Amino acid sequence: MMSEFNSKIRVLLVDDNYDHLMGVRELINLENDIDVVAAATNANIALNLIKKYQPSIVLMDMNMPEKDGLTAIQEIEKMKSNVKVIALTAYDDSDLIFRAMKVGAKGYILKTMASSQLIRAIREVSQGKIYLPQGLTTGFFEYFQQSFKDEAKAQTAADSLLSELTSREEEVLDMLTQGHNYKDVANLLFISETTVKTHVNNIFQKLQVNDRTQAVLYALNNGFVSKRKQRAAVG
Amino acid sequence: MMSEFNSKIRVLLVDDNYDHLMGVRELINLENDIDVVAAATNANIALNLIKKYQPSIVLMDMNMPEKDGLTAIQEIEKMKSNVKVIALTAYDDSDLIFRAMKVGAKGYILKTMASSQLIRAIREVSQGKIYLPQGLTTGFFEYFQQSFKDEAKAQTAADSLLSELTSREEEVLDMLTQGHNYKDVANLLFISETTVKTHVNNIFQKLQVNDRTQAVLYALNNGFVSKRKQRAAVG
DNA sequence: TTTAATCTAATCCTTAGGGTTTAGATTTTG
DNA sequence: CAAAATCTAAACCCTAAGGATTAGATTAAA
Repeated sequence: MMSEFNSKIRVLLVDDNYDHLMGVRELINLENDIDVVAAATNANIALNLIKKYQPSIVLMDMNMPEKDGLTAIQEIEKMKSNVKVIALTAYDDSDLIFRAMKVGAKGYILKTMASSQLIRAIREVSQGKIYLPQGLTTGFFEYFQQSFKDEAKAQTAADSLLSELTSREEEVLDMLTQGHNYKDVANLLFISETTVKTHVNNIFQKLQVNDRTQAVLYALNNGFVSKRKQRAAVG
Repeated sequence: MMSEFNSKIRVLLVDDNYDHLMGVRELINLENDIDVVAAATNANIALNLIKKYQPSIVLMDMNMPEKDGLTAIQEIEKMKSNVKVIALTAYDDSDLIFRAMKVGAKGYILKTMASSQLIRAIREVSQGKIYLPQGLTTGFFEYFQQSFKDEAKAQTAADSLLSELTSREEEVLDMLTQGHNYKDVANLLFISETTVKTHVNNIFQKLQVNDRTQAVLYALNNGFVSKRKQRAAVG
């Protein structure tokens, strides 16, 4: 797979199960382009070993007592080494996969999968690719898309109220969502403060809220910001 | 691939380029398990054809004048048919891929890819899977992870100020981010209104803001909400 | 061309919100 | 145990914010 003259892929294993740790070690060492340079049975040790051995790949078990894999990945990402983490679990949990990828995992595989999958994942990830087995990819995307559906729904439903605002009222609300008080808004829009108040009161009526904070919250929770950013992106 | 006795995969093509439309049509019709049941050169026509022909797959060009592919996908998803959309573009744009998947595309391929990829995508997506070619998957995830990095950064940076809040102050701020006024907060926390004011003033000092709205905005923009939800999820 | 909507603004009023100080009771921490 | 932090709450002040009405000027729609 890789010339002997090139450096081998350096792997660090993290798993609280010692037997599994040793099993994977044996398995990987069968490959002549991959080396297991260290192993840890908990996340804190792993963090230190990463500094010491500078592996290119970390195989991280997600299900561990004390510090869980997810937190560990986050901390690894923070330490700005260019080590790439592949997450490992026993079961297929879309939410966990989603969160692992979110915090920066470069791959995700199940312990139940064939060892060839693991080896392949290590090789691909070490080349800078992302590796997710077919089945997990689908699970991930279902979760991914679901997490945006609520957002989209909120926007559509809320349009009924936000769409009642006039363009001037939108401008005023926009200012409010930036934390400006009435005097500021008046100055920024070159109108009097009483006019601002009139607009704001109309906004309250239309959005069915009682105060500035509620209006801002309504705007933020119902896609008003994205609307604004959309305009900004266009212009 | 599929028994003749089963119904064929019904595909609708959408592309403003007529030549490309016909090319793909010929290509797909070579497969005996897939049928092109209709074709449209713009998104609006496509929406009507979906209702009429009820395809199982839509091949949607992203780059079209008038109504673009992204908007079209959103509208298709809204109409609650169980048609699955595969997005098509000429170039590899991670942002576009991300947004297409976000609004519900079940697959994404480039026009420059081998036809076998397209056929494979159609078959897999029609089976309920998500199909992204290897290279695009990596691009997607890079974009995906990047989009969360800013969020994470904001949280860490802001922790310096939010972390100065006492637990009671956090509770009060929490109430404020739900749109409650001081009287409400007092009732909800079983303390006097003046106590609430004291807490709020301390919050203002610590967050370096001037009013309630700004405090709420600060909280929302700096990961305070997720912190709250985190606790809720644990308990 | 009227009618309706929008943007502007004033006046008047009331209260909620914001600022400061002081202080007792409780809890945490060195 | 003593010191520090936290939670509680009062009294005081003052202005910004919220509510209502009225109305002129401009603009869009019937």
